[in-house]
Amino acid sequence: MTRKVEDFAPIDPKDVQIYLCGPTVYDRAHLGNARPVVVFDVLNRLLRHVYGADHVTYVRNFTDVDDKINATALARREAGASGTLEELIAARTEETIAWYHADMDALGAARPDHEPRATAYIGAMIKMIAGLIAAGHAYAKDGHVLFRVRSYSEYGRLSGRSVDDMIAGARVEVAPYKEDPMDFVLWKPSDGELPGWDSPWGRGRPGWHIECSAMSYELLGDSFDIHGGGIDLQFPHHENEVAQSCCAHPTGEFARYWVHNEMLQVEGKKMSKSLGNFFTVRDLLDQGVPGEVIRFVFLQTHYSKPMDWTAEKARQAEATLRKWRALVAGIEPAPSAAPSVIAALVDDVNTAGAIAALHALTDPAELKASAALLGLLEDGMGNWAKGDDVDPSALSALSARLAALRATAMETKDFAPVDAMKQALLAAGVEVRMSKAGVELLAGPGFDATKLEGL
RNA sequence: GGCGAGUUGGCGGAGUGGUGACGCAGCGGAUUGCAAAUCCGUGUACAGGAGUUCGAUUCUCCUACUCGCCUCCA
Repeated sequence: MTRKVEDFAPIDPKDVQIYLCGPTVYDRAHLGNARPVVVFDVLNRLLRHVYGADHVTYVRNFTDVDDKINATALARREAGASGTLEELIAARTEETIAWYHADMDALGAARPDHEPRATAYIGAMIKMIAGLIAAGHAYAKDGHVLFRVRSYSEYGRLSGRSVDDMIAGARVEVAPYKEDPMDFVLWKPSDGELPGWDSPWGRGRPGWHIECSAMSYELLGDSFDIHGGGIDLQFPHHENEVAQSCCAHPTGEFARYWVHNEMLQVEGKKMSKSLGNFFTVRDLLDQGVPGEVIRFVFLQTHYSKPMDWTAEKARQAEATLRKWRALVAGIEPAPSAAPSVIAALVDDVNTAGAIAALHALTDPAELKASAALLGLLEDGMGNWAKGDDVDPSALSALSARLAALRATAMETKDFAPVDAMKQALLAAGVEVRMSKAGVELLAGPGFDATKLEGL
């Protein structure tokens, strides 16, 4: 809350509680959506390392009340899909959640302990809103309920703004039902075409901000340790959460520490559909970029700095991971991570510093144990680096032939046949190593088995 | 207009008030039939200006530039 890096001290070391704002489940997660997930995954691993695996509670919500979901469902119905609107919405959210899980799993991000859905907490939200009205922090008007921003003197503290400055910016929505232009919606009416729930203010649906306040309260209580998300959520989303929660539960502190990650760029530019550089995690995975590589690229940049996704970084990350994977293959991890790596992570989750420390390690067992804190070099994620779609006998047969050719060439001094075969192997993405000891063939990054046919 | 983040060698990036990490690429050498891989060696980088200091890339201020938020957005 101080907008500075602070030493972390949990409320209860036996139960450290962290909450990450999860996705609105209307479509595939884009690359930027994955950044806070990876950041929190490392934070989660670190906290479990420090406080014990059973002493951390990680909550990440699914926002499944949203007009974009409604719009998708409506579009599907108009396209002839059968079922009620509610069923179509449910189908869309279920589908998106399954995608999300698959994509984040591919990045090696452990699932949170709780993944609450907004639709399951409508009652809690209504209760909270009613409490805010009773306390004078909110008011109902024309089927809407609005939070009275001027009733919370601390408003703007989290994001470093003042209400008056923001009014001066004059970009806030003016609506007849608002007492003050800064007031924001807690509840809004739904017409027959939109999902809605009965409430004391009529049939409607919650505003976006209230869900995290209600769910974190139900699952973690009125005070918890760390809350996070993208920096773009800092205002207004998180500022509003703070206001709601602190006014609804005056004895609590809501979140005591905040972790906001900076935005993601692609090749130096903001990722946007209009620039044509917009892509999802699944797009990258489908292109053959391993999840572990994506993760490594993310962790090379500190979470508080803008991160630039480039093809060159992905290439370098892949090369580094291949090297390390070869180093730790078949090695049992050391009992604990290297102190240098832990020290980096403990310093404001300095993942880039941790990777730097990883480069300095010489003991493979220690490298493996240390990388695990970052979710790297883990056994379940390494299949991409093995080239396991290669038939080893095919390569060994080829290497025997190449060795024979070479032996002949040594005699005749005519190396043309050897070079021809070598070129063909290189073209197929095979790494060719010839030394006095013999010939060794390895499937390289761009290995293509079909090109081996005819050799 | 308001608020904020950033600017380190060809690229990525760590870190520090005082002997200039590390990775990739490059270059030189060893090795090799040639390569690859490997090994050895190699680079007077800290946006600009002013200030504090014995000394600043590291602290303070100013300027420039880049980026983001203020509206759905991670």
